[in-house]
Amino acid sequence: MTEDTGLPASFEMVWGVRDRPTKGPKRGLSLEQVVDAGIRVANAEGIGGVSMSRVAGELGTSAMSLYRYVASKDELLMLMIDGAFGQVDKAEPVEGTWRARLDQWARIGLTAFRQFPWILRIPVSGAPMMPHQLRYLEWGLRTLGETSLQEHEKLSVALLVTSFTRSYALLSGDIAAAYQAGNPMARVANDYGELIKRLTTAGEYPALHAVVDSGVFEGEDDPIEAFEQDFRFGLDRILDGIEALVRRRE
Amino acid sequence: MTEDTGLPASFEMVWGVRDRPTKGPKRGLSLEQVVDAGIRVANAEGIGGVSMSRVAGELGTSAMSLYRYVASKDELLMLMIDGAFGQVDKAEPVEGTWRARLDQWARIGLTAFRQFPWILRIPVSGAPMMPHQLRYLEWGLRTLGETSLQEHEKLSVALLVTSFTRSYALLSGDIAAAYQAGNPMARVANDYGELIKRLTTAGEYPALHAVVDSGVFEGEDDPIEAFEQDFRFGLDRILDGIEALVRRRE
DNA sequence: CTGTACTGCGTAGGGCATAAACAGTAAATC
DNA sequence: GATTTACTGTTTATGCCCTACGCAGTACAG
Repeated sequence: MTEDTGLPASFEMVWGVRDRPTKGPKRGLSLEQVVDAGIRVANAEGIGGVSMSRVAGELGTSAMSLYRYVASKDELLMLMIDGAFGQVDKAEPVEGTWRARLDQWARIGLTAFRQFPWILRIPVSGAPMMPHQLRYLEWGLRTLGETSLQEHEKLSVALLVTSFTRSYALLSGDIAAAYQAGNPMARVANDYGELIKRLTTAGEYPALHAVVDSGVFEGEDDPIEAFEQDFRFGLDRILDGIEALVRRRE
Repeated sequence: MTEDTGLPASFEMVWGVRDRPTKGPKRGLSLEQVVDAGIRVANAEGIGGVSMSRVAGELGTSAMSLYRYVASKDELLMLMIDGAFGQVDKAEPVEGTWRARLDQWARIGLTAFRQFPWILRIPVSGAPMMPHQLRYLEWGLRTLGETSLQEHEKLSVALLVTSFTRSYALLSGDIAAAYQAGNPMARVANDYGELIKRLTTAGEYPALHAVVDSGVFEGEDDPIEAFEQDFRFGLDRILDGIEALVRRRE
């Protein structure tokens, strides 16, 4: 019997703390089944498709049954995030310089957010507190083990890199989704430069026009490809900045 | 009469393209009034409080009336974002090095997202396409005018910095909200280190334990203050990385 | 003066999360 | 073995939400 953690019951269940109640009828489902069903729905239909009754339908029960496993929909969403992380953090490589490993950490994060884009739609309500999420953080921190950064700096670096990854994954996911959905605004993205020049004047928006004139927006068949390059660019800048700090600390 | 932009009617209205229809009864409201009402509601009650009927109530009309000004709620949200940006981008300073100006651009962005935190809750559905948003981007691009970065690099830098700003603003807003709402998970944040040590072992999460043992999480009365420092730290790394690139391009 | 294109708005349909109440079940306790 | 107790799934109901549809009124074009 562990001391009180102050966490919701379902979270303690995931951690393995808290014994299953012994009285009453046996449960027809497990918490894991419920969470997995939620993940399945989110993967298939996006976070907007995740309703209690939809998830219950996936399991062949009624919406209210789920409330025997989870106190609220928000709680279910948190559990789904951790469940998704659990399907990611399998293989942690240990070779290479800290920079190569941190780079890989970021790229695997991007892959994960691409695989489970709905994660980015769920508001973060605090510091990570679930096993798989913490394992992912642990991995990130460990890449910095060989550096002489201070502990709080390591944490800040991990936050910086995940924030960056989240942002780009979110943007790329949003645009890809709008693109696929045939959203008129995404359709326009191909002629983005043209649109800008039609709506604005070089007098009011000179720097923007300079960018457009350079032809960046021309021939962008695949917006995803363009994002890949921007991700590379941004990550390289960030790693350069971190490297400068690491050097200074040596 | 401008050529077709492919944009929704309300967007063309904002750009000033598109003459108001001349037939039929006069409109009781203006698009701007509707958007402002939406912003007022979002400021007061968050994005969750923005329902069509709530916004209509703010204006003394019925929910369905709004659909004469806006084709869907999503469209209204987009217009609200631009309206909020319009209340921000007033004063663009021109002095200082590119680095000082880019730094200030980022910090003003942070302030803006703190002032209108609901913006971050609205999915981005494509590249910016509204006047005030573009003006903010223009400002960011202009800070790099004196550098010898290539045009596409300037764009990538602007994307990097805004992404960073968005991420931190989102995280800090989420946590502050959970904190104020008395969310148990945020309450726990004070004892975060303690909680980690209770749930995990140093064997499985060594790097994490090292961070906790360093005492980073102790005495954190104000989580917002901690975020301020992390923002400073991250922005400095990013600017260092950009500076390295600028030097290389000279 | 009629046609037409617009105006606001009432109604209704199909969602959603979840509170409350209820009947059934199995272990704990007497 | 009987009773108590704690848990189970489920039904019903409440109160939100967005928006499709249709209607009656209005002002300009011809």
